[in-house]
Amino acid sequence: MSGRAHERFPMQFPAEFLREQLSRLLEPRFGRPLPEPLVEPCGDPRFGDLQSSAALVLGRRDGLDPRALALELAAALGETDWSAPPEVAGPGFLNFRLKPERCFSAFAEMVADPRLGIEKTEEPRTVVIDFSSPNIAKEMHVGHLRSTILGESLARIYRFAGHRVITVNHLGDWGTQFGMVLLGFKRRGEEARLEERPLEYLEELYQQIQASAKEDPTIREAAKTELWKLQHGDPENLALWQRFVETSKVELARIYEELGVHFDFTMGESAYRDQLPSIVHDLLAASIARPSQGAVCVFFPDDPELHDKPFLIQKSDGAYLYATTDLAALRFRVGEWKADRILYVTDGRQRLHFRQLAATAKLWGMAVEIDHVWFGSILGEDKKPLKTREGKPIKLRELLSEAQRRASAILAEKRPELPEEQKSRIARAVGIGALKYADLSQNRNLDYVFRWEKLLSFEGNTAPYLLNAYVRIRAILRKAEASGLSPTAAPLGEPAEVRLVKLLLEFSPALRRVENENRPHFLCTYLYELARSFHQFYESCPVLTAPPPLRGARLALCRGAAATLGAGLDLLGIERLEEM
RNA sequence: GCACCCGUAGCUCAGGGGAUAGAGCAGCGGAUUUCUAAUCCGUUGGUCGCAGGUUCGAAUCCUGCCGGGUGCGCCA
Repeated sequence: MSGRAHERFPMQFPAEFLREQLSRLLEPRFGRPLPEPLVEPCGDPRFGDLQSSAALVLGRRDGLDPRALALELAAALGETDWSAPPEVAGPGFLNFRLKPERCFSAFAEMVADPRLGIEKTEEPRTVVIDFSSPNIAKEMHVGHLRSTILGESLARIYRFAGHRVITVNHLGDWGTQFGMVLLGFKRRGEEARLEERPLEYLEELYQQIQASAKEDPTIREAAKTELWKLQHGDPENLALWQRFVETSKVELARIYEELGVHFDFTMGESAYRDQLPSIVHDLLAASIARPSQGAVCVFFPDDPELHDKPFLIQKSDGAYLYATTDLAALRFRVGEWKADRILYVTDGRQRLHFRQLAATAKLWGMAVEIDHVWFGSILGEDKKPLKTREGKPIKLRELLSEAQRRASAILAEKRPELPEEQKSRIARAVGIGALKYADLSQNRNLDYVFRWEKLLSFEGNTAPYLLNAYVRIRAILRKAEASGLSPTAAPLGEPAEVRLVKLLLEFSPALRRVENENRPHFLCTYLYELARSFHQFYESCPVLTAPPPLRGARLALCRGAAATLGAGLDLLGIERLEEM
């Protein structure tokens, strides 16, 4: 043994390898901006595994015959470690076929690594992810689902990539609604109900006061007085508010636990209330903000999109706004947490707000990257966003229990022999997993109409489908272990086997795509393909009853598939199951 | 009025310069003495909103139009 630390060579995946080979060939001749992506999976498997259209793009750029260029590249590249000599097809595609043996050896390397051959990033950054952010004193409803689930998944993905992730729940705990709630509670507050279900109760109080204020204007005034007292440090109101916040947090924590969602910090808007004057003061002093029509605004004259859209940070009556609080939170996160990057996971309707926030941060000289990870609204049957006011939005906890109820019903039919306790555990994982996956698997920018059947579907591209594949693999692996069988390296030749191996090698690029665009649905699409490929393998290739050298190799394949599928489910925030 | 998002199979959605546009659900027909059938195999179904343009190549990029949605200084 040498005295040096064990040197690890990063594992290489086929697309990366061919990409390097090609750029080594192309760069000296065509210069730096090479077409992207240089190498991509073949659209049609009949053409091969990977393809490059570099000759087409570069040929056009430099006025060369693309086909001749492709032939030239193919000859220069020839056979490689990973691939047979490339074929030239159509107008100038380069098609690559991977050598199965090379895929198998890479696969063996991948399975042996707990991280499945995926390196941690060489440039770890501190990434703050701001998500969920419900209002205190209001029930969580379906509208909060997307932010909560997307944020949690992104947090897991960035952590896995090797970044320092800080998740934060920026609670709406300091708004004008507290005037109403304080008044309501003082008039007819019921301790027991506040303890029992604070969110539901406080929301009810709010609505009652709101309704009676319509008929009796003095009530609105009374509420304003309560708010004023709260904001000016009245001990009684402050203490009551404190209780509202604390009891609400307890109830929220129950929901987050059920969802398997974790926050490093729960820091509501109230945490920044003392800093708001200084934010306005500092921005004024730096001439970033200026008074306008009695209020204080930041203007962006040099930004073509924002030049006519001022960012209002103080109202003419002296009160502060959402923008002010967000700026204070931003300053805190950059100053105290050393955030390099902040992801805000919210509704698409707030895009202007976050563009303005980012533009202000830039004027302020903050070296932080701000990404608004926005998503579309959940609509009602009438195609209008589900509103809290009129109509009744579906409460999140109702959605969660309905998800489990539906899973239980199926389970009672399929696995009557299981003990109740286990059935309810499985129903929970399946139901909530389905709910999460329904949101995660779709392009987040799209609006969608809320439908129980859609969110709680258990067939096709759904969490139960992935879980089913995972459970099947685990059953095989458990039985193998019980019989003392272990995975071995041996050649595999069935089409279903080869397809599965090649697909397993695409986990890493799939994750990269998720990171590039903050779109977990790319991972879902990949995992669905993987589960499908496994099911096909499962139908056509018996594992435990296969003859010895083959059996070991298939077991290895099962191990790799289980590890990858399992890792993918973890990254989505969906609980794995041994049985279902 | 201006800006942004969306429009793909009956329904829900992938694909966002690349080859003959894919899945699921629904429909139709099959597969179970076999490792979990919440599965698999086969099949029906398309003017990618419309019209131009750019390109060797457009569902994808540009322009215009139609339809739906959202935002645009004192809410969050």
